[in-house]
Amino acid sequence: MRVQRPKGTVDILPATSSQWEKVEQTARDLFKRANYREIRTPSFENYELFSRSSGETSDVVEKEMYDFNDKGGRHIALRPEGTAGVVRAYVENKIYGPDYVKPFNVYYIAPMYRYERPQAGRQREFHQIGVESFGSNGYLADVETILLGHDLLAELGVKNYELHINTLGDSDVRAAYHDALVNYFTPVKDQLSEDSQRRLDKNPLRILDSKAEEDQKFLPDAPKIREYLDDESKETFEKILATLDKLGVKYVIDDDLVRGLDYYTGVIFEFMVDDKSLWASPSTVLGGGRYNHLVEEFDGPETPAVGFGIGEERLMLVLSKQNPEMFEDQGIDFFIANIGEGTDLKAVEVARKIRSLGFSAQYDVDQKKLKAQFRKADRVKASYVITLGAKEVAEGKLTIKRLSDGEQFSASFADLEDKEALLAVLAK
RNA sequence: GCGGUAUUGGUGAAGUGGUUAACACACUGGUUUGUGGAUCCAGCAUACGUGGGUUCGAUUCCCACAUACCGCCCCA
Repeated sequence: MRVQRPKGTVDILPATSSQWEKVEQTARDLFKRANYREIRTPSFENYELFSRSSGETSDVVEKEMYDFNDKGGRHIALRPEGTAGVVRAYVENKIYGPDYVKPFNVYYIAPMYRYERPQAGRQREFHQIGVESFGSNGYLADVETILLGHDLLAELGVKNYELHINTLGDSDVRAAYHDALVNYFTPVKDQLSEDSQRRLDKNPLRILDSKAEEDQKFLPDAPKIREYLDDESKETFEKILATLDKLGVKYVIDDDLVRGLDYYTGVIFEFMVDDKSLWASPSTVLGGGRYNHLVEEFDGPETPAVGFGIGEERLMLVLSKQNPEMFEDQGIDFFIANIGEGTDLKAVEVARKIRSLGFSAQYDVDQKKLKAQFRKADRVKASYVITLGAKEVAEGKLTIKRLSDGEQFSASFADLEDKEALLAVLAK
Protein backbone atom coordinates (compact mmCIF):
# COMPACT_ATOMS: atom_id res chain seq x y z
CA MET A 1 0.00 0.00 0.00
CA ARG A 2 1.25 3.37 -0.93
CA VAL A 3 0.68 5.96 1.71
CA GLN A 4 1.08 9.68 1.65
CA ARG A 5 1.15 12.13 4.46
CA PRO A 6 -2.10 14.05 4.90
CA LYS A 7 -2.46 17.24 2.97
CA GLY A 8 -0.88 20.21 4.67
CA THR A 9 1.43 18.20 6.91
CA VAL A 10 5.19 17.83 6.72
CA ASP A 11 7.84 15.43 7.95
CA ILE A 12 10.55 17.25 9.79
CA LEU A 13 13.59 15.13 9.02
CA PRO A 14 16.83 15.11 11.03
CA ALA A 15 18.54 17.66 8.80
CA THR A 16 15.77 20.10 9.66
CA SER A 17 14.82 18.98 13.13
CA SER A 18 18.19 20.08 14.45
CA GLN A 19 17.32 23.57 13.26
CA TRP A 20 14.00 23.43 15.03
CA GLU A 21 15.81 22.32 18.16
CA LYS A 22 18.04 25.36 18.05
CA VAL A 23 15.19 27.78 17.55
CA GLU A 24 13.11 26.22 20.28
CA GLN A 25 16.02 26.06 22.67
CA THR A 26 16.69 29.74 22.11
CA ALA A 27 13.06 30.49 22.90
CA ARG A 28 13.00 28.30 26.00
CA ASP A 29 16.18 29.88 27.31
CA LEU A 30 14.84 33.38 26.86
CA PHE A 31 11.49 32.59 28.44
CA LYS A 32 13.15 30.87 31.33
CA ARG A 33 15.36 33.89 31.99
CA ALA A 34 12.20 36.02 32.04
CA ASN A 35 10.61 33.51 34.43
CA TYR A 36 7.95 32.31 32.05
CA ARG A 37 7.33 28.60 32.53
CA GLU A 38 6.06 26.01 30.15
CA ILE A 39 2.44 24.95 30.02
CA ARG A 40 1.23 21.96 28.03
CA THR A 41 -2.43 21.68 27.21
CA PRO A 42 -4.33 19.17 25.05
CA SER A 43 -4.02 19.40 21.29
CA PHE A 44 -7.78 18.98 21.06
CA GLU A 45 -10.53 20.56 23.10
CA ASN A 46 -14.29 20.81 23.01
CA TYR A 47 -15.33 22.66 19.90
CA GLU A 48 -17.14 25.35 21.86
CA LEU A 49 -13.95 26.51 23.54
CA PHE A 50 -12.61 27.75 20.23
CA SER A 51 -15.88 28.85 18.67
CA ARG A 52 -16.65 30.98 21.71
CA SER A 53 -13.21 32.51 22.12
CA SER A 54 -12.36 33.23 18.51
CA GLY A 55 -15.79 34.47 17.53
CA GLU A 56 -18.53 32.50 15.82
CA THR A 57 -18.18 34.43 12.61
CA SER A 58 -14.41 34.48 12.43
CA ASP A 59 -12.90 32.64 9.52
CA VAL A 60 -11.01 30.42 11.88
CA VAL A 61 -14.26 29.07 13.22
CA GLU A 62 -16.36 29.24 10.08
CA LYS A 63 -14.07 27.37 7.75
CA GLU A 64 -10.71 26.56 9.23
CA MET A 65 -11.61 24.52 12.25
CA TYR A 66 -10.37 20.95 12.17
CA ASP A 67 -13.31 19.42 13.98
CA PHE A 68 -15.07 16.08 14.26
CA ASN A 69 -17.39 14.10 16.46
CA ASP A 70 -15.68 11.45 18.50
CA LYS A 71 -17.07 8.01 19.24
CA GLY A 72 -18.84 9.34 22.28
CA GLY A 73 -20.60 11.97 20.21
CA ARG A 74 -18.53 14.85 21.57
CA HIS A 75 -17.88 17.72 19.23
CA ILE A 76 -14.10 18.00 19.28
CA ALA A 77 -11.76 20.41 17.54
CA LEU A 78 -8.02 20.29 17.09
CA ARG A 79 -6.72 23.53 18.52
CA PRO A 80 -6.35 26.26 15.90
CA GLU A 81 -4.40 28.51 18.25
CA GLY A 82 -2.88 28.35 21.68
CA THR A 83 -4.54 30.98 23.80
CA ALA A 84 -7.98 29.45 24.31
CA GLY A 85 -6.64 26.21 25.73
CA VAL A 86 -4.34 28.03 28.11
CA VAL A 87 -7.21 30.19 29.30
CA ARG A 88 -9.33 27.09 29.83
CA ALA A 89 -6.52 25.51 31.82
CA TYR A 90 -6.13 28.68 33.85
CA VAL A 91 -9.75 28.61 34.86
CA GLU A 92 -10.14 24.87 35.25
CA ASN A 93 -7.11 24.58 37.53
CA LYS A 94 -8.18 27.62 39.53
CA ILE A 95 -4.89 29.32 38.93
CA TYR A 96 -6.62 32.61 39.72
CA GLY A 97 -6.48 31.49 43.35
CA PRO A 98 -4.10 32.99 45.90
CA ASP A 99 -1.69 30.05 45.73
CA TYR A 100 -0.32 31.30 42.46
CA VAL A 101 1.96 34.27 42.05
CA LYS A 102 0.55 36.90 39.72
CA PRO A 103 1.05 37.54 36.99
CA PHE A 104 0.95 33.91 35.98
CA ASN A 105 3.41 33.73 33.12
CA VAL A 106 3.57 30.76 30.77
CA TYR A 107 4.85 29.78 27.37
CA TYR A 108 4.12 26.92 25.01
CA ILE A 109 5.68 25.43 21.91
CA ALA A 110 3.10 23.22 20.32
CA PRO A 111 1.42 22.07 17.12
CA MET A 112 -1.79 23.76 15.99
CA TYR A 113 -4.29 22.75 13.34
CA ARG A 114 -6.23 24.68 10.79
CA TYR A 115 -8.18 23.28 7.86
CA GLU A 116 -6.74 25.53 5.20
CA ARG A 117 -5.36 25.55 1.71
CA PRO A 118 -1.63 24.94 2.19
CA GLN A 119 1.04 27.27 0.88
CA ALA A 120 4.66 27.86 1.71
CA GLY A 121 4.85 28.55 5.45
CA ARG A 122 1.19 27.74 5.88
CA GLN A 123 0.13 24.23 6.73
CA ARG A 124 -2.77 22.35 8.25
CA GLU A 125 -0.57 21.23 11.06
CA PHE A 126 1.77 23.99 12.08
CA HIS A 127 3.61 25.06 15.19
CA GLN A 128 3.34 28.06 17.42
CA ILE A 129 5.55 29.44 20.10
CA GLY A 130 3.48 31.53 22.42
CA VAL A 131 3.48 33.28 25.76
CA GLU A 132 0.59 34.36 27.96
CA SER A 133 0.58 36.49 31.07
CA PHE A 134 -2.46 36.43 33.34
CA GLY A 135 -3.42 38.71 36.13
CA SER A 136 -1.94 42.11 35.40
CA ASN A 137 -3.57 44.99 33.64
CA GLY A 138 -0.50 47.16 34.12
CA TYR A 139 0.98 48.73 31.05
CA LEU A 140 4.29 47.10 31.92
CA ALA A 141 2.70 43.71 31.36
CA ASP A 142 2.03 44.81 27.78
CA VAL A 143 5.52 46.16 27.46
CA GLU A 144 7.04 43.00 28.89
CA THR A 145 5.14 40.86 26.41
CA ILE A 146 6.16 43.02 23.48
CA LEU A 147 9.76 43.02 24.66
CA LEU A 148 9.82 39.25 24.92
CA GLY A 149 8.71 39.00 21.33
CA HIS A 150 11.16 41.62 20.25
CA ASP A 151 14.08 40.08 22.09
CA LEU A 152 13.30 36.61 20.86
CA LEU A 153 13.37 37.69 17.23
CA ALA A 154 16.57 39.59 17.91
CA GLU A 155 18.27 36.64 19.60
CA LEU A 156 17.30 34.39 16.74
CA GLY A 157 18.90 36.78 14.29
CA VAL A 158 15.76 37.87 12.44
CA LYS A 159 16.40 40.99 10.40
CA ASN A 160 14.14 43.63 8.89
CA TYR A 161 11.34 43.22 11.34
CA GLU A 162 9.03 46.01 12.18
CA LEU A 163 6.77 46.26 15.20
CA HIS A 164 3.27 47.37 14.26
CA ILE A 165 1.14 48.41 17.15
CA ASN A 166 -2.39 49.60 17.71
CA THR A 167 -5.02 49.48 20.36
CA LEU A 168 -8.56 48.26 20.14
CA GLY A 169 -9.77 49.52 23.48
CA ASP A 170 -12.30 47.72 25.57
CA SER A 171 -15.46 46.08 24.30
CA ASP A 172 -17.50 49.32 24.46
CA VAL A 173 -14.92 51.04 22.32
CA ARG A 174 -14.91 48.20 19.87
CA ALA A 175 -18.69 48.25 19.63
CA ALA A 176 -18.79 52.01 19.04
CA TYR A 177 -16.04 51.81 16.48
CA HIS A 178 -17.69 48.88 14.78
CA ASP A 179 -20.85 50.94 14.36
CA ALA A 180 -18.88 53.92 13.11
CA LEU A 181 -17.27 51.81 10.43
CA VAL A 182 -20.59 50.37 9.36
CA ASN A 183 -22.06 53.86 9.17
CA TYR A 184 -19.14 55.06 7.13
CA PHE A 185 -19.02 52.24 4.63
CA THR A 186 -22.69 51.41 4.22
CA PRO A 187 -23.54 54.44 2.01
CA VAL A 188 -20.80 53.44 -0.42
CA LYS A 189 -21.37 49.73 -0.11
CA ASP A 190 -21.96 49.06 -3.80
CA GLN A 191 -18.65 50.72 -4.66
CA LEU A 192 -16.69 48.40 -2.41
CA SER A 193 -15.06 45.20 -3.52
CA GLU A 194 -17.08 42.05 -3.29
CA ASP A 195 -14.97 40.84 -0.39
CA SER A 196 -15.43 44.05 1.51
CA GLN A 197 -19.17 44.06 1.01
CA ARG A 198 -19.19 40.75 2.72
CA ARG A 199 -16.83 42.02 5.41
CA LEU A 200 -19.16 44.91 6.10
CA ASP A 201 -21.64 42.49 7.61
CA LYS A 202 -19.22 40.06 9.11
CA ASN A 203 -16.17 41.96 10.23
CA PRO A 204 -15.95 45.59 9.15
CA LEU A 205 -12.54 45.97 10.79
CA ARG A 206 -11.17 43.76 8.06
CA ILE A 207 -12.04 46.27 5.38
CA LEU A 208 -9.29 48.48 6.74
CA ASP A 209 -6.50 46.28 5.48
CA SER A 210 -8.17 45.35 2.24
CA LYS A 211 -5.88 45.10 -0.73
CA ALA A 212 -8.63 45.62 -3.27
CA GLU A 213 -8.19 48.64 -5.48
CA GLU A 214 -11.85 49.69 -5.31
CA ASP A 215 -11.59 50.04 -1.54
CA GLN A 216 -8.45 52.12 -1.37
CA LYS A 217 -10.04 55.52 -1.91
CA PHE A 218 -12.34 55.07 1.08
CA LEU A 219 -9.69 53.99 3.52
CA PRO A 220 -7.84 57.23 4.34
CA ASP A 221 -11.00 58.97 5.52
CA ALA A 222 -12.39 56.01 7.40
CA PRO A 223 -12.95 56.57 11.10
CA LYS A 224 -9.95 55.81 13.28
CA ILE A 225 -10.19 53.71 16.39
CA ARG A 226 -8.27 56.35 18.29
CA GLU A 227 -11.20 58.74 17.96
CA TYR A 228 -13.35 56.30 19.88
CA LEU A 229 -10.99 55.36 22.65
CA ASP A 230 -11.91 56.03 26.23
CA ASP A 231 -9.45 58.03 28.30
CA GLU A 232 -8.11 55.03 30.14
CA SER A 233 -7.35 53.07 27.00
CA LYS A 234 -5.73 56.10 25.46
CA GLU A 235 -3.64 56.73 28.51
CA THR A 236 -2.45 53.14 28.70
CA PHE A 237 -1.57 53.10 25.04
CA GLU A 238 0.40 56.32 25.42
CA LYS A 239 2.27 54.89 28.38
CA ILE A 240 3.17 51.77 26.47
CA LEU A 241 4.42 53.78 23.52
CA ALA A 242 6.37 56.16 25.74
CA THR A 243 8.03 53.25 27.48
CA LEU A 244 8.97 51.61 24.21
CA ASP A 245 10.44 54.94 23.12
CA LYS A 246 12.54 55.18 26.23
CA LEU A 247 13.73 51.62 25.79
CA GLY A 248 14.73 52.35 22.24
CA VAL A 249 12.26 49.90 20.75
CA LYS A 250 11.11 51.13 17.37
CA TYR A 251 7.50 50.73 16.33
CA VAL A 252 4.95 51.91 13.84
CA ILE A 253 1.48 52.92 14.95
CA ASP A 254 -0.72 51.10 12.51
CA ASP A 255 -4.34 52.25 12.45
CA ASP A 256 -5.22 49.46 10.11
CA LEU A 257 -3.84 46.73 12.30
CA VAL A 258 -6.71 44.52 13.35
CA ARG A 259 -6.15 41.02 14.59
CA GLY A 260 -8.39 38.30 13.27
CA LEU A 261 -9.63 36.99 16.56
CA ASP A 262 -12.47 38.57 18.48
CA TYR A 263 -11.03 38.35 21.94
CA TYR A 264 -8.53 41.20 21.88
CA THR A 265 -9.44 44.17 24.05
CA GLY A 266 -6.47 46.49 24.33
CA VAL A 267 -3.10 46.85 22.73
CA ILE A 268 -2.49 44.62 19.74
CA PHE A 269 0.78 44.19 17.91
CA GLU A 270 2.47 42.30 15.13
CA PHE A 271 6.07 41.89 14.17
CA MET A 272 6.24 41.94 10.42
CA VAL A 273 9.15 40.84 8.30
CA ASP A 274 9.78 42.44 4.97
CA ASP A 275 11.84 40.10 2.81
CA LYS A 276 11.15 40.29 -0.87
CA SER A 277 12.81 36.98 -1.53
CA LEU A 278 10.17 35.34 0.65
CA TRP A 279 7.00 37.35 0.27
CA ALA A 280 5.85 40.11 -2.02
CA SER A 281 4.50 42.10 0.91
CA PRO A 282 5.59 42.19 4.57
CA SER A 283 4.39 39.17 6.47
CA THR A 284 3.52 38.71 10.12
CA VAL A 285 5.68 36.26 12.03
CA LEU A 286 4.54 37.17 15.51
CA GLY A 287 1.25 38.60 16.65
CA GLY A 288 -0.45 39.21 19.94
CA GLY A 289 -2.28 41.55 22.21
CA ARG A 290 -4.33 42.03 25.32
CA TYR A 291 -7.46 40.04 26.02
CA ASN A 292 -9.03 41.07 29.28
CA HIS A 293 -12.35 39.25 29.11
CA LEU A 294 -11.50 35.81 27.89
CA VAL A 295 -11.08 34.33 31.35
CA GLU A 296 -14.52 35.64 32.36
CA GLU A 297 -15.95 34.29 29.16
CA PHE A 298 -15.10 30.85 30.50
CA ASP A 299 -16.50 31.50 33.92
CA GLY A 300 -13.30 32.52 35.60
CA PRO A 301 -12.98 35.69 37.63
CA GLU A 302 -12.29 38.98 35.89
CA THR A 303 -8.68 38.54 34.83
CA PRO A 304 -6.63 40.77 32.56
CA ALA A 305 -4.24 38.96 30.26
CA VAL A 306 -1.85 39.57 27.43
CA GLY A 307 0.16 37.31 25.14
CA PHE A 308 1.55 36.60 21.71
CA GLY A 309 2.07 33.75 19.31
CA ILE A 310 4.77 33.08 16.73
CA GLY A 311 4.23 31.01 13.64
CA GLU A 312 7.19 28.68 13.79
CA GLU A 313 7.07 27.59 10.16
CA ARG A 314 7.17 31.18 9.01
CA LEU A 315 9.91 31.92 11.46
CA MET A 316 11.98 29.03 10.08
CA LEU A 317 11.42 30.30 6.57
CA VAL A 318 12.75 33.70 7.57
CA LEU A 319 15.70 32.32 9.50
CA SER A 320 16.79 30.01 6.71
CA LYS A 321 17.17 33.12 4.59
CA GLN A 322 18.43 35.60 7.14
CA ASN A 323 20.52 33.53 9.52
CA PRO A 324 21.83 30.54 7.56
CA GLU A 325 24.84 30.12 9.87
CA MET A 326 22.42 29.04 12.55
CA PHE A 327 21.35 26.17 10.36
CA GLU A 328 24.70 24.75 9.41
CA ASP A 329 25.15 21.07 10.03
CA GLN A 330 27.68 20.64 12.81
CA GLY A 331 28.74 17.04 12.30
CA ILE A 332 30.29 14.87 14.99
CA ASP A 333 33.53 15.11 16.94
CA PHE A 334 35.04 11.65 16.45
CA PHE A 335 34.67 8.76 14.09
CA ILE A 336 36.28 5.53 15.25
CA ALA A 337 37.78 3.58 12.36
CA ASN A 338 38.99 0.10 13.16
CA ILE A 339 40.76 -2.56 11.14
CA GLY A 340 41.81 -6.09 11.93
CA GLU A 341 40.80 -9.04 14.05
CA GLY A 342 39.29 -8.24 17.40
CA THR A 343 39.42 -4.48 17.02
CA ASP A 344 35.69 -4.06 16.62
CA LEU A 345 35.02 -4.48 20.31
CA LYS A 346 37.68 -1.93 21.09
CA ALA A 347 36.04 0.53 18.70
CA VAL A 348 32.79 0.20 20.60
CA GLU A 349 34.57 0.73 23.91
CA VAL A 350 36.48 3.75 22.68
CA ALA A 351 33.34 5.33 21.29
CA ARG A 352 31.49 4.86 24.55
CA LYS A 353 34.43 6.21 26.51
CA ILE A 354 34.59 9.31 24.35
CA ARG A 355 30.86 9.84 24.59
CA SER A 356 31.11 9.69 28.35
CA LEU A 357 33.52 12.60 28.17
CA GLY A 358 30.85 14.63 26.45
CA PHE A 359 32.01 14.35 22.84
CA SER A 360 30.01 12.90 20.00
CA ALA A 361 31.44 9.73 18.53
CA GLN A 362 30.43 7.06 16.05
CA TYR A 363 31.95 3.85 14.77
CA ASP A 364 31.19 1.73 11.76
CA VAL A 365 28.61 -0.87 12.66
CA ASP A 366 28.94 -2.27 9.16
CA GLN A 367 32.67 -2.89 9.64
CA LYS A 368 33.51 -1.99 6.09
CA LYS A 369 36.99 -1.57 4.75
CA LEU A 370 39.12 1.17 6.19
CA LYS A 371 38.69 3.33 3.14
CA ALA A 372 34.95 3.10 3.36
CA GLN A 373 35.10 3.99 7.04
CA PHE A 374 37.04 7.13 6.22
CA ARG A 375 34.53 8.03 3.58
CA LYS A 376 31.76 7.63 6.08
CA ALA A 377 33.68 9.82 8.54
CA ASP A 378 33.72 12.52 5.88
CA ARG A 379 30.05 12.16 5.22
CA VAL A 380 29.08 12.54 8.85
CA LYS A 381 31.35 15.59 9.01
CA ALA A 382 33.58 14.15 11.72
CA SER A 383 36.28 16.47 13.02
CA TYR A 384 38.63 13.61 13.93
CA VAL A 385 39.07 9.99 13.01
CA ILE A 386 40.54 7.66 15.60
CA THR A 387 42.23 4.72 13.94
CA LEU A 388 42.43 1.43 15.78
CA GLY A 389 44.41 -1.46 14.35
CA ALA A 390 45.54 -4.69 15.95
CA LYS A 391 48.95 -3.09 16.42
CA GLU A 392 47.58 -0.02 18.23
CA VAL A 393 45.33 -2.08 20.44
CA ALA A 394 48.24 -4.33 21.41
CA GLU A 395 50.39 -1.34 22.29
CA GLY A 396 47.63 0.56 24.05
CA LYS A 397 47.93 3.36 21.53
CA LEU A 398 45.69 5.05 19.05
CA THR A 399 46.10 7.45 16.20
CA ILE A 400 43.90 10.50 15.88
CA LYS A 401 43.66 12.21 12.53
CA ARG A 402 42.24 15.67 12.04
CA LEU A 403 40.26 15.56 8.83
CA SER A 404 40.43 19.26 8.08
CA ASP A 405 44.17 19.21 7.41
CA GLY A 406 45.23 15.58 7.74
CA GLU A 407 47.32 16.23 10.84
CA GLN A 408 47.84 13.11 12.93
CA PHE A 409 48.21 12.83 16.68
CA SER A 410 49.38 9.92 18.69
CA ALA A 411 47.58 9.14 21.91
CA SER A 412 47.35 6.40 24.47
CA PHE A 413 44.23 4.82 25.87
CA ALA A 414 45.02 6.59 29.11
CA ASP A 415 44.38 9.89 27.34
CA LEU A 416 40.76 8.89 26.95
CA GLU A 417 40.27 8.84 30.68
CA ASP A 418 39.45 12.51 30.93
CA LYS A 419 38.44 15.32 28.70
CA GLU A 420 41.38 17.58 29.49
CA ALA A 421 43.93 14.93 28.58
CA LEU A 422 42.24 14.25 25.28
CA LEU A 423 42.04 17.94 24.44
CA ALA A 424 45.71 18.28 25.36
CA VAL A 425 46.65 15.65 22.80
CA LEU A 426 44.67 17.42 20.11
CA ALA A 427 46.19 20.77 20.99
CA LYS A 428 49.69 19.67 20.12
C1' G B 1 -13.73 27.99 -0.26
C1' C B 2 -12.16 30.52 -5.42
C1' G B 3 -8.53 31.10 -9.63
C1' G B 4 -3.80 29.52 -11.77
C1' U B 5 0.91 26.60 -12.51
C1' A B 6 3.36 22.12 -11.82
C1' U B 7 4.20 16.58 -10.97
C1' U B 8 10.06 12.11 -14.99
C1' G B 9 15.48 7.95 -10.56
C1' G B 10 18.27 9.64 -4.10
C1' U B 11 18.86 14.98 -6.24
C1' G B 12 18.87 18.65 -10.48
C1' A B 13 16.85 17.83 -14.81
C1' A B 14 16.53 16.55 -20.90
C1' G B 15 13.12 14.23 -23.96
C1' U B 16 9.58 11.47 -27.45
C1' G B 17 2.67 9.01 -29.55
C1' G B 18 6.01 3.49 -31.36
C1' U B 19 11.64 -1.62 -30.01
C1' U B 20 16.90 -0.15 -25.23
C1' A B 21 13.91 7.15 -21.24
C1' A B 22 19.82 11.86 -22.45
C1' C B 23 23.11 14.31 -19.26
C1' A B 24 24.96 15.79 -14.54
C1' C B 25 25.44 15.26 -9.30
C1' A B 26 25.02 11.91 -5.40
C1' C B 27 25.55 6.95 -3.91
C1' U B 28 27.75 1.71 -4.12
C1' G B 29 31.83 -1.44 -5.63
C1' G B 30 36.70 -1.61 -7.79
C1' U B 31 41.40 0.93 -9.03
C1' U B 32 48.31 -3.28 -4.34
C1' U B 33 44.43 -7.11 1.12
C1' G B 34 45.60 -0.67 7.28
C1' U B 35 43.78 6.05 6.02
C1' G B 36 39.36 10.12 3.59
C1' G B 37 37.94 14.47 0.53
C1' A B 38 41.54 13.79 -6.58
C1' U B 39 41.59 10.64 -11.26
C1' C B 40 39.92 6.40 -13.79
C1' C B 41 36.51 1.94 -14.45
C1' A B 42 31.86 -0.31 -13.41
C1' G B 43 26.93 -0.41 -11.29
C1' C B 44 22.55 2.28 -10.19
C1' A B 45 14.34 4.07 -12.85
C1' U B 46 8.80 -1.13 -10.01
C1' A B 47 9.44 2.89 -16.48
C1' C B 48 7.95 8.96 -16.39
C1' G B 49 2.14 11.36 -9.30
C1' U B 50 -2.69 7.90 -9.14
C1' G B 51 -6.91 6.08 -11.84
C1' G B 52 -9.63 6.08 -16.20
C1' G B 53 -10.19 7.24 -21.54
C1' U B 54 -8.62 8.12 -26.87
C1' U B 55 -5.27 5.09 -29.95
C1' C B 56 -2.82 -0.54 -33.35
C1' G B 57 0.36 1.72 -29.48
C1' A B 58 1.06 6.82 -24.41
C1' U B 59 5.62 8.88 -20.08
C1' U B 60 4.17 11.97 -24.18
C1' C B 61 -3.24 13.66 -26.13
C1' C B 62 -8.02 14.05 -22.98
C1' C B 63 -10.66 13.64 -18.16
C1' A B 64 -10.88 12.90 -13.00
C1' C B 65 -8.34 12.56 -8.50
C1' A B 66 -4.00 13.38 -5.31
C1' U B 67 -0.14 16.45 -3.82
C1' A B 68 3.00 20.81 -4.01
C1' C B 69 3.53 25.83 -5.22
C1' C B 70 1.55 31.00 -6.60
C1' G B 71 -2.52 34.62 -6.07
C1' C B 72 -7.34 35.64 -3.40
C1' C B 73 -10.04 34.87 1.22
C1' C B 74 -7.92 34.55 5.88
C1' C B 75 -3.94 34.12 8.83
C1' A B 76 0.92 32.14 11.96
